[in-house]
Formats: sequence, structure tokens, C-alpha cells
Amino acid sequence: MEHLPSWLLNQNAAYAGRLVSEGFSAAGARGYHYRVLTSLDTEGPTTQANLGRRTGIYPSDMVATINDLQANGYVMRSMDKTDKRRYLVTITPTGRKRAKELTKTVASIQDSLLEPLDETEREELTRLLVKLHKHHKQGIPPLPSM
Amino acid sequence: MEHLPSWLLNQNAAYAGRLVSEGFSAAGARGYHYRVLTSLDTEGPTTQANLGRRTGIYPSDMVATINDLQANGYVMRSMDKTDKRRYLVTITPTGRKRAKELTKTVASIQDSLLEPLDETEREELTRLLVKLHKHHKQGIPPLPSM
DNA sequence: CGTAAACGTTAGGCCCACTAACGTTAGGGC
DNA sequence: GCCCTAACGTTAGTGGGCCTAACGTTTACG
Repeated sequence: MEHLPSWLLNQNAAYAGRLVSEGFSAAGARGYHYRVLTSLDTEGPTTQANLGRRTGIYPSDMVATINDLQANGYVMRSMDKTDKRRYLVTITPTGRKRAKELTKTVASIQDSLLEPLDETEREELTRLLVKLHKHHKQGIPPLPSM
Repeated sequence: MEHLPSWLLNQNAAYAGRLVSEGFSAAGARGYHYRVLTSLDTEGPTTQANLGRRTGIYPSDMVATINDLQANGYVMRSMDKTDKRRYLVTITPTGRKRAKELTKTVASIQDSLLEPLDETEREELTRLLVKLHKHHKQGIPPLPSM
């Protein structure tokens, strides 16, 4: 079991998750918040559905996430005049500030996560994980109803 | 975000998890069952607490896991004469058979998981993940109350 | 123009990780 | 020998992330 890639992936992801969620929960945030904020910050405002496609978050979970972010003033919902089904989600200045905070938190976590690896190994690991992820992205269900 | 190791780890683990749990749930099992059964099969019978240490499963979850496995006849609880606090958990012949089944399931999943990588890359990925895991194992809380 | 699709939303389920508390039993210090 | 602490198994419950089902409304398409 100790050398099963799926198991290793899981154990390491669990560890990374612990680190990340420690950092996040100390800041009163969760993974979904971070994902949505950075997406809005770097890729611009869009609808909830589209946001879901960008971040891999289900529409049902997106609602709660946006609610949270909106309640904290990090994000604004405005209706799309041309399509009454949609909301347009926009990040606020406060939201941008928070996005940067969380990004910094996450970055410092990468360091402690990758601590045992030297620079070459870090790059190689990242490369392999990217390759794996790119390949499997296609096989992932296209987030139904979005 | 797309190149954050922690994020990549998570996404790939999620994908691996989907594959694994598909395979498992088709067989009516869960990850915890597999972990416990293979541990018993390869490392021999032991107490619940020790089993938890071997597999990284919390004692509270271990109870339910052993209950399930026992209900299906894969495992036996017998009391430790020398220490009335402990149960000794032993795998049954049926359990061994099931362990082998699940192992086969998992093995075939590794293949589809690692499909995009060539042999060298697979070994390198495994090596890096092992290194990461070995290093961080120490920092992981020693499974409280065990 | 009518049917199918997309949108946001509510409700719920599953698995895994993790915490808290409890009664019981064993072990170590003095 | 006794007390305090620690370990054991157990029950209960939390929370995050992933995922499905259903619904009313609105838009797009054939």
C-alpha cells in the first residue's frame, strides 16, 4: 500500500489539505472561497455557472460560497440585464485584498509542503502532477447543469 | 492555482479517489475497508488501536470499519487475555480472498491513473511522493488516544 | 411556437478526517 | 499497595469537499 500511487496521492493530499485548511480556517476561510476569489481576481468577473466551470465547484456549492463571500463584502452579485437567469459576480476591492492575503497564505504553505524536496525535485513533481491532471481533465464530468 | 503543488495534489487525489471509490463501491467496499484488510493480510493480526496506527485511521472510525468487516465475515474480534482493554483483530480466509479482490481492483486503477506517464515517470512520481510522505509522517499527529 | 437546455437555488447524501467525552483496564512512581 | 496517568474501545458529532436530484424561471433552438 505504501507504494501505491493512488494511496500516496491521497496521503500527501490529506497532509497538504491539513496545512491549507489550518491556514485558511485561521483566516476564517475555506478552499472554495480561495478558489473563487482568485478566479475572479485573475480571470475577471463572470456568472456563477461560469465560475463553477473555472474552479470545478458544483453550482449547488457555488451558491453557498458566493453567499459567504458576499456577506463578507468580498464579492458582489449584480443581475445580467440581457439574461435574467444569470447573476454577474464581481470582486470588490476588499475581495482583492483578501485574495492576495489568501494567496500569500497558500504560497507559504507550499514551502513547508515541499520542504523535503530540492528545487529540481519540486519542478519535476509539479511537472508530473500537471501532466497527470491535464490528461485526466477531459475524463472529468463537465459539471452537470452548468 | 493550476501550478500550486497543493492544488495539483488535491485535484489528482480527487481524481484517483473517484476511480478508486467507483471500483470499491461497485464491490460494496470503502477505502477504510481496503486499508484495514490489506494491513491485516500483509502485516498480521493486531489490536484495533495498532491497526489504526498502521493505516492512519482514527480509533473512532476504526470501530465502524471493523464492525462492517466483521459483519461480512472478513475479520474476527477476539479478546486479548493478557489485556482486557484490547481486542485482537484477525483476518479470516474469506477476508483474505476479499483483500486480494480489492487489491486487484486497486492495481488496475493505478494503471488508468498513471496512463499518461511512461515507466520512468511513474517511478519518479512514486519516488517523490514517497519522499514527501516519509518526511511528513513525523509531523502528523500521532492519532490521539491510540 | 414549443420543447429542450441553461441558470440559480434548495435539499440531501457520501466519504474521509478529526474532536470530545466516557467507562474500563493497565502501568509507573512513590 | 495506591493513585494518577495513560491507553483501549466506543459513541456521538462536526465539517469540508464532492456529488445527485429536483424545481421554477428564463432563454435558445429546431
